[in-house]
Amino acid sequence: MEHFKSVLTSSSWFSSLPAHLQNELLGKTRLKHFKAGQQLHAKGEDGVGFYGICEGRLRVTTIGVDGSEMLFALLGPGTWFGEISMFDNLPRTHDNFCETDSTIAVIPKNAFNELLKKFPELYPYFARLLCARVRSAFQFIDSSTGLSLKHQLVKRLLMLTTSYGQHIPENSAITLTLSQESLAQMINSCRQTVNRLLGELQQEGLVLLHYGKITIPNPDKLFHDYRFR
Amino acid sequence: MEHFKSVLTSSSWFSSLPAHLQNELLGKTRLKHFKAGQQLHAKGEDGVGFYGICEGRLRVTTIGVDGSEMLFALLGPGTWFGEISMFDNLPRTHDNFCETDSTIAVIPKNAFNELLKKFPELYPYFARLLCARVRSAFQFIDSSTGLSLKHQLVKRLLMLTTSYGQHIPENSAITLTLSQESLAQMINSCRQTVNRLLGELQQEGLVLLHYGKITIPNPDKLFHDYRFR
DNA sequence: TATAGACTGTCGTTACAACGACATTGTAAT
DNA sequence: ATTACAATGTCGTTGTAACGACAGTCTATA
Repeated sequence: MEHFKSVLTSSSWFSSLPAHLQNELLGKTRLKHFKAGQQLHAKGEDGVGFYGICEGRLRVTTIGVDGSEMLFALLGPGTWFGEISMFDNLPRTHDNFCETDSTIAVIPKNAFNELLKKFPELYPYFARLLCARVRSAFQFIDSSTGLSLKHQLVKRLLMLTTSYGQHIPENSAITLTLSQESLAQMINSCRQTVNRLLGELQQEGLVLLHYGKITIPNPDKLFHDYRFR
Repeated sequence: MEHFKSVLTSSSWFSSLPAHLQNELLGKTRLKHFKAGQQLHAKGEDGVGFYGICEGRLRVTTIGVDGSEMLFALLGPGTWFGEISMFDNLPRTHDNFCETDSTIAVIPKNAFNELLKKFPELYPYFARLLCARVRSAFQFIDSSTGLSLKHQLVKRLLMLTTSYGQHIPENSAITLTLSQESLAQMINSCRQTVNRLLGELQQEGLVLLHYGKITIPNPDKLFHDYRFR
């Protein structure tokens, strides 16, 4: 457990909490292990807890009316999630799968509610977390409507570089580990089109393509060449 | 002011508040009048208050990279909004215009913060409001990706019937006052396509088209024919 | 009641993305 | 090393939506 403390406290949200509240939250966690492919919860289920990722990677998805899986987000170590159902007692909003073997810290719902009662000063922090969810959802909406497919792709790559990927400080290059197929699912496109667009971006010198990986040599350049507000 | 009290307390969120908290909030409001076309605030501005609509109709929009206006929502009387910037102190997420002459109740930011400090029992209610925002944004995302244009249109019409339109109890028919152009902007499509799709829906007996208006004789039937979870 | 402006209905053309098909290449396991 | 599988690269075909154009219709206002 101590082993994962540095991961669980690494996100900007969690680290904004005062030390004593961080410790209260960490004190209520129970570690759970999941195998690759295992489901944490399904859309529509009641929420049983608030989660923090210690290690591994989660796929947050939903199934469209046509039956195809739509990839909503990839969550990595340090990410806390699942608070929505804690606050409104409504069902989970998405399906949630482990892409790799994963270790998850769980604060069960009862313990979570007791913490809120005992430490109401937690509220402003969770309000900010919820605000961050709304804002990122709005960003998502802005990019999924009104943007060309290529812009959507670039925006998505940039989102993934911030929430994901290993940062190499010296030249700030970032390598994302995901297939073109997954990328296509995220922007509701198809593999072939994503392949073509990535090819164009590679021609423009903005990305490098490998097997199952995409590296972005200079995220800033990518950002500026496709100017986003 | 008393005149608008029944409107401002009509939403399911506001009416969930205990009476004394409703009164505290209402007591801090100041009425402001706006002309049709006037802008309440722009995307990127600092938030100056929390709003409730007394009368009129607001267009919540954003401008895509291509310069076209994207219509995010239409807000009617009884709607409270603008809380996000109150809780995270970040800029407004959207542009906001009056479509008609409007009267808005404003709780200035300072007063809002004082209320929160004095009545921390407000937090759970605002947490639920934020959760509702996240959920409706997620719904929006689900419907803008992974659904056929026609399904998107139907879902949008259904969303508008719940948040908008005058309810005629006897047969539960609802008439929406909006142009096909506005509808097109909401699903990021074009007028001509929306016109064709609405024509199809009219053939199916699910909507009736008029000049600047769309009536939905039987929202339940529309809902079930296009089965949404 | 005449007129301007907004909205609707319906063309045809054009652009572009989805899809199926298939060859190639990388990776992991035996 | 061999094999199986997963991911990539690249066709051509097809479906569909955007767009321009234009006629028709409704409504408000003078």
